[in-house]
Amino acid sequence: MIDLRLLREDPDRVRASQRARGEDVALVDSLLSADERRRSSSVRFDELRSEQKSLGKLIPKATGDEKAELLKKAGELSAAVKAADAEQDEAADETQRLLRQLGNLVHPDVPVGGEEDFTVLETIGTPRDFGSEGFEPKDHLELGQALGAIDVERAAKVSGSRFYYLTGVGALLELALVNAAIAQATAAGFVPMLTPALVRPHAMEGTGFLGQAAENVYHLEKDDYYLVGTSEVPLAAYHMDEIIDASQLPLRYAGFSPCFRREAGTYGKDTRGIFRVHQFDKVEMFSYVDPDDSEAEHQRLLDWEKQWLTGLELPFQVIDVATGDLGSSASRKFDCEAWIPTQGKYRELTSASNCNEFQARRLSVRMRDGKHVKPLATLNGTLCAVPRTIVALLENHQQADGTVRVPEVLRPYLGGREFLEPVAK
RNA sequence: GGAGGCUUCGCCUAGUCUGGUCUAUGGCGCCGCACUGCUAAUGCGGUUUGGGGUAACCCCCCAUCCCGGGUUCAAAUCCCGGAGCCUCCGCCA
Repeated sequence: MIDLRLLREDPDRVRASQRARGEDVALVDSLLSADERRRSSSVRFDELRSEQKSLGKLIPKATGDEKAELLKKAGELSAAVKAADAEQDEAADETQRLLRQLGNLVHPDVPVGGEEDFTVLETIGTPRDFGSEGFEPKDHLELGQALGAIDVERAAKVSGSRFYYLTGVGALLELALVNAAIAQATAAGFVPMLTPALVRPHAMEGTGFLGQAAENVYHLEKDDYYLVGTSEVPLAAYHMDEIIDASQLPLRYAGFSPCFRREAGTYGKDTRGIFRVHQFDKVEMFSYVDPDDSEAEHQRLLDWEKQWLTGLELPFQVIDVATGDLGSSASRKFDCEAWIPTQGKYRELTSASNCNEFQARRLSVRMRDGKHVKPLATLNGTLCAVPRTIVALLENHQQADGTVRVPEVLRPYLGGREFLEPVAK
């Protein structure tokens, strides 16, 4: 959530941000009045409570008529305190409820608009010209099936659409990607983490996934657990309710976990193969930093993503995601989109978000800076979302003979093999 | 799944039976000051977090003894519900 003080001092800035996101602007005014109500009721409660306390000190010492008199007074006061307390609680709850509905303030440089209104910041590598190489590229599913790497038919039988088995060399490829990604992250100083995939409501809510994104989250009703859509959730909640000394920052974690997404509202979209699936594994980078350092850290996360994709020898572009596509927690988001030859376009492979203090406030993760305690900033960035990376690798590195070239960075993790070979049926 | 124990201001801990003197005890750690002509020892003071008052500091008020309700004039303390940790039993790896 955003800073209430900032909202009081500069409500127009918050309104502008809401407008850019395409969210309800009237919420800001409801919030301001709820906050005012909270402050005045809190003052009244404090006064009454103070009076009640001093009265409470006299009662045990008093006797007889004097005591009876005091008890009568205390009884009346008690009722007033209870009423004031209830009013204070109600106003505070209402303020919190409204405040949590508000998305993060958007960074001023973010392009305003919907999904299509992103800005391309940079293009790295060049898409291959299959025409001049004299063959038509096959899509990842056809390649994956020929390699004995992907089985979606049997997955559909067992689990339904948008599921897959990685088989044989496909399974090895995932393990190689994960190991290479963890190795890169560890070399960069990230602490590797295997995280829970089921979390309690508070962790999910605090990370900001129960807002507009709620329809894409799996919920286990019987036990009130949520399945995480990314290890960002358990990594953000890892330090919840903690105060971290400034000298400990930045804290960087590389989480590896399964990710679950309902993919509601995507019927008919990316239905072929494993580009958009209900369950996949992902290596995610997560940073806790001083808010003053968040923009620099955002750039660093992006640089690590670029390093990763460059190592995989994939052509890609970096985009500055538009306001309407940010998600409620991010103030700014950079996506790396890899070229997918059979689609003839760039598609999202990684995503780096700067949430600044938004998640930290909701989860109560703070830093101690000298005498002051303040919320810190959290950032997250994909290093390797496995299935999409496999899609990009297979399609971009395919050869005319049906083999797929393994980029050098992965070879140590694949027993040194340079090519993936089709298997006999 | 069943039974029991525990949770106190960074860590440990007293207090809970018997409600008010708890403005929560003591130790450790940490910070400051003093002293000893060095880092040590000792002494004194300070050391939760949040909200509010204040331009801000000092300071003052309110809340905060795992969380949420309840009883009461009054709750760390009594009652109910929940969470977490631990022990034992059962069950399944």
